[in-house]
Amino acid sequence: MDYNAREIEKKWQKIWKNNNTFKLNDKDVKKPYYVLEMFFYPSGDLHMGHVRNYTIGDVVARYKKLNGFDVLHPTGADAFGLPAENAAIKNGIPPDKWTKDNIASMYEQLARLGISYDWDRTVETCNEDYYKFTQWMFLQLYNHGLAYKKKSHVNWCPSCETVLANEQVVSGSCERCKHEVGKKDLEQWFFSITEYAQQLLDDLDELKDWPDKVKTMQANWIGRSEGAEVDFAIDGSDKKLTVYTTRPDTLFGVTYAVIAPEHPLVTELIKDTPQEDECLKFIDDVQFSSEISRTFADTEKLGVWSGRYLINPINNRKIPLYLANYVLMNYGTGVVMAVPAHDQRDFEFAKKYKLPIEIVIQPEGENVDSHTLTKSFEAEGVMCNSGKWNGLPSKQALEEIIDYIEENDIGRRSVNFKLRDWLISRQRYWGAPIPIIYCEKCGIVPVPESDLPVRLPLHVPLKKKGVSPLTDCEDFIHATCPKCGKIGKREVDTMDTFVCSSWYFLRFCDPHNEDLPFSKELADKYMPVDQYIGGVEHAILHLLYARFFTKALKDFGYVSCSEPFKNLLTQGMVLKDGAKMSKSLGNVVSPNDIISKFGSDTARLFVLFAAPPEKDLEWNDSAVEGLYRFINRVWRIAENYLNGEKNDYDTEHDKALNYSLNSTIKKVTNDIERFNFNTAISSIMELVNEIYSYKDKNHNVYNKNIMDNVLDKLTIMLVPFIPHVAHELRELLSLQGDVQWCRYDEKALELDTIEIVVQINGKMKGKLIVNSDAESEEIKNAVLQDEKFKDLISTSAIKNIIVVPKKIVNIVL
RNA sequence: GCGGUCGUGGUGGAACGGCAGACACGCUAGCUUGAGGGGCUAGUGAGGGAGACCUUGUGCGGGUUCAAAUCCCGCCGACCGCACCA
Repeated sequence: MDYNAREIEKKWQKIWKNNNTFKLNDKDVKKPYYVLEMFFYPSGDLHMGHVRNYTIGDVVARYKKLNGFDVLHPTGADAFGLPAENAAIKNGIPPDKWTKDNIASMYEQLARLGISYDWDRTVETCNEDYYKFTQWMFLQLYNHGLAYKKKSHVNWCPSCETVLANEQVVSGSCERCKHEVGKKDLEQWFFSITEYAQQLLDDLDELKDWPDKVKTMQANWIGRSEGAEVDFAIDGSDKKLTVYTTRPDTLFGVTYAVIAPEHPLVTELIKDTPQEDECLKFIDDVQFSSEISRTFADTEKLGVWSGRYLINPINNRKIPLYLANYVLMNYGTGVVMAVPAHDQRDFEFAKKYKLPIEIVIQPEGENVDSHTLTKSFEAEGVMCNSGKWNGLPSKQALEEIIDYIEENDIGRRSVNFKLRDWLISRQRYWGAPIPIIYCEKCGIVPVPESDLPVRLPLHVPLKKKGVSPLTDCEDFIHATCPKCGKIGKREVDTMDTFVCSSWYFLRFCDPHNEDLPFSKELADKYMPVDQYIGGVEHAILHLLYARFFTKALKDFGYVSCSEPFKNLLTQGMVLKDGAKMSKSLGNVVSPNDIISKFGSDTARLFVLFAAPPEKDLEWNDSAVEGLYRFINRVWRIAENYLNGEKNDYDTEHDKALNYSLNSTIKKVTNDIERFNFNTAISSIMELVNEIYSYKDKNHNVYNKNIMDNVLDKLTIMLVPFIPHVAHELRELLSLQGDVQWCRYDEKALELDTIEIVVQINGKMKGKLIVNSDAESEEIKNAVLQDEKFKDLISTSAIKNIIVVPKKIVNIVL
């Protein structure tokens, strides 16, 4: 008979719920440990990725609790966002209802998995008592000058009918719906994340236990570069254009300049030149071609002469100014000095439009000719054609030239970042309203904190038309100006849901606070999160935004930590047939089906055992069954023992079993600490196998002293992985219910003799049993005198013998 | 192009520089059972041998070392991220 997973799991889940087993009372907390899995989007159904994420977190939470920590382990829902709105449009269910029903269902599924959450701390971002403080966050940023409204050229997803942040555009497509993203000129709200660019970059060094991959991705995204700005006078005008370059050492090699077609000065520059018509047509063409495809590296470089010249300030040379599609307006100054000899893009452009190529850096010990050049030379070298810097290493010249342009006031040292400010307004309904009122007299007026929340009205028609549905909501729009009392209009856009998720980990510290998003005292008690766990897909988006919020809140004085997540574990995906489970591929395995069939302990054990947490995991139906059989195998140990014959004679088998037990405890403890759950579980399996062979060898007679201890420790070790059955077994065996993690007995691990490996020329030739405290000389003699090895070695031929006590002997012939 | 991760049986995966393939799935044979499932026993990298054993083996090629899957260099391949960032 199989063990009754369904009944046991129900029973223990009820006990945990009724006893508030995982509730954390702030005042009792002495040794806090905060473990957090990324909260879920309430799509309605838990998928295997959730099961994996939350099971990993639960192992950590339960293990830390067993080790005496006061574990903060909360859950909640990232509940605003488009799917609710789309479902409403499609099925006529209000977003509010759709979301709340789904949240209830997902909480139920999580409880069914046996995750040890503190259910008194759940947080849902779509609730008034939460988004009130999301709006509060907006006001803090606004009051500190970090939130502003600006007209700009923004990403627009025509399918979602809203603007997107740069981070939400992946390879030119919408991160959510994969639709190609276009551009629009709109007045939008931004958060000044760029103010923190340097700090966000520098502090990555503090995050010792973050995966390098994530840190590198963030560093690349922030994209710091060092160089100089150089002012080029416009020929025949008293105006100038400033370029940004990381290669001031190539300044003498500038043979033309390029400006982005959307640069604000372009219209003025081309006006009344013979090129005006041609330029206007070019600008038109460029804007017609999709702005995103224009920025692909392999797009052909196109340009047209502007009819103007610039003056290179270093040598007063007159160079033509081109408009070109490969210049980005939103990086640097939108104007680039072109050095075809030393930049591949400029090289291609120069070849195409027959512009001069001038070499100013020679590779060490070579003399390259610009006419025979087939591609640009971008490495360091020796300066030439560069006035007084000729002959210097280019690296040194770079510094000296910056000094020179600063001294002569023709430029300055400069740092640039790829990171852009975070566009946070969305033209959608289901989100936190931006707490701003527009007054004809006072202009932009923030809603006073005391008037929060700005409530999201519940019954709003949700037709898509490219503007926020709130635009037509008369009750919502009308507001009195908090400053002058006249009639004003509310901002109708809502906030990006990533704003909501940028501070939720702080709310968990103090979820019922009505006056503040959280008290400083409680935030400082729990923050930073000791262990954060989630998918790598948030490497840039959520994890960067959350870091920004934490730093800003620290500067405002609301928290003491400057980083939100001390350790980060990015778990791999769950695959089936080599591909990510997805509805469109039809390879989805439903957690509910697996739990109904085998129970959640089996589901948990599988996702932990099948692969190390950070790697992708391939779903395997028969492996799942195998783990179900394993749990049954453990179950039968208890049954056999209860029905078996017991005595208290010590046999050699008892000693061996005790040794296995203690080495297993040691290994499992180390493995859990390092998140090697798969190997922790295999060691437990080995112990279970040992128990079976002990039973056979001891002819079904159990030494009570040994076995009671073995079963006590075995069931404790199982608690983090398969908590329901572990607790049930403890009850069955009349073991204590309130448990602590087990320690191993160092003495039990001490052996009289040990096996050492004997190698000849590094190849394993056999083994030898020696006293465990044997020293090198003793071991060496033992090997040389052993019959087995005598034949293989002629003593005279021995060149060297390496002895590593307790491990290995290598005889070099 | 740049950056990162990684290449080990039929499969998932183990191996502080020290016995390669732990543990598991699958498969093969046998026992148990009315059958199926389950349970139990043995085997399972490749090649050779009746056999204890021998040879070989961690993508490929070099190197360091008494000793390399592990460290270093060069290729090849896979996956992920960024991508005209001047």
